[in-house]
Amino acid sequence: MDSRAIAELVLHLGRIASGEGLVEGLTAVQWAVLRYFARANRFSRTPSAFAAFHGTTRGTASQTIKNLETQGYLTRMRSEADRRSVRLVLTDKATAILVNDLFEALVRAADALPSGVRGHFANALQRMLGQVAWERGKPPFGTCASCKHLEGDGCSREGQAPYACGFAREPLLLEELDGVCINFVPGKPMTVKRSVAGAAPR
Amino acid sequence: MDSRAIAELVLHLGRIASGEGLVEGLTAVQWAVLRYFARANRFSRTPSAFAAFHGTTRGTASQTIKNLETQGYLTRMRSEADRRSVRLVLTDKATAILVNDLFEALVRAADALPSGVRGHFANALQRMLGQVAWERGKPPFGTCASCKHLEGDGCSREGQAPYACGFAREPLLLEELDGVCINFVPGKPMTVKRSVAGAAPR
DNA sequence: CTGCGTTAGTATCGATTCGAAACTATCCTC
DNA sequence: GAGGATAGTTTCGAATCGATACTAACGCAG
Repeated sequence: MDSRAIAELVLHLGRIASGEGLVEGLTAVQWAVLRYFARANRFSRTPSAFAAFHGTTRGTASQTIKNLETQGYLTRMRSEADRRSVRLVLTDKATAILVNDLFEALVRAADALPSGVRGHFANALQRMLGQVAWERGKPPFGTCASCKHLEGDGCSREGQAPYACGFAREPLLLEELDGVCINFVPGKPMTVKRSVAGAAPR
Repeated sequence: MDSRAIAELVLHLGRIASGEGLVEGLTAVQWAVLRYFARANRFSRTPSAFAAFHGTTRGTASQTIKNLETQGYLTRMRSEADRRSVRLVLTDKATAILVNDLFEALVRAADALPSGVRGHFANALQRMLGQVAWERGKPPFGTCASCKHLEGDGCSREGQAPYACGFAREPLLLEELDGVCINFVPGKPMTVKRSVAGAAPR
């Protein structure tokens, strides 16, 4: 199978699937914002992190977020540790429309894949994402499960959390492990080969 | 693996990979137009077909195409069979920048996949695309290789082409089998022998 | 404590894209 | 030939885009 055809397929599928926006009067980008802040862990719920995730500029991200804020989908809280920074949290209104769910077509399509294929498929996607992001000098945005910064063995000893993040130097709650993180660095199970030159971050 | 995580991965990869636009002063959408007309077969090189492919409206497609035309990347020819219709052809200027190539990062990423995985990966993508497109009532856009309309066994008898399209009721040249088509209907699994290596127009 | 470079976020600019709707021209069917 | 469907264009307002300039807060060196 032609690699170029695969690349075209990825772009095409992503484009067709993200063109759902219409429901609830939100655009595709606005849906992406809501999904991001629903999935991002506490280190990553900032405008800058979303800009990096979405592959856009901080300025554009700021506009879209402000728009959603005035529509009552997001609330902002200044960070206490760093008073330049801002934390964004979904409102009940946002979580309500997220559960009745959007982009369901793509989820159903993924669900319809044979169960034996799904794992390999996700691995291939994550791998391609890692390589593309690396070539552009952008963070690949993964979860703790395969992150190099994850520390701990899952056994909770006294006075110590079962897991911790070696980058943020903070303990991690169990339910935080599934959140998407801007500090993700591909670690253990995946060995991404990066053999190509020409990585020019814009 | 969570189906939702797969869906997010697909969107994320597509977005990050298509954000390359800048080179040559073209936007991501404009690159998509050029790639489309380079890959589309002769039944599909129209504004309407591109609009369907890209998941947008005919109006928007018309604007983008007109823009590229004035920049000298496309030339238009009225169809002789249907005088409402318009055929778009890449200029030498367009093919020149397509060979020095863009979105190469994604192609390289696909190329870096283990060869045993590539086929299954492409199959899963095509499958998801088929399902998503079907749910939205949009054409899935595939190639003859797995299209239900493909007729013929590949053996060229005298006075008859080896393959033909049952939908367009026209014979097909061998090098046309790899073109993307708006009339694609998913049929048999991909089992067409292909010996036309290296004939890619790009 | 004072500079000073860096980072987070916002504001503004023009260009592009978007969906929707109205419109012309052509085709097709009855 | 009439009526309806299709191909394509045009126009409108809204949203996004990248780029740039800007404010405010951080953090480090001295």
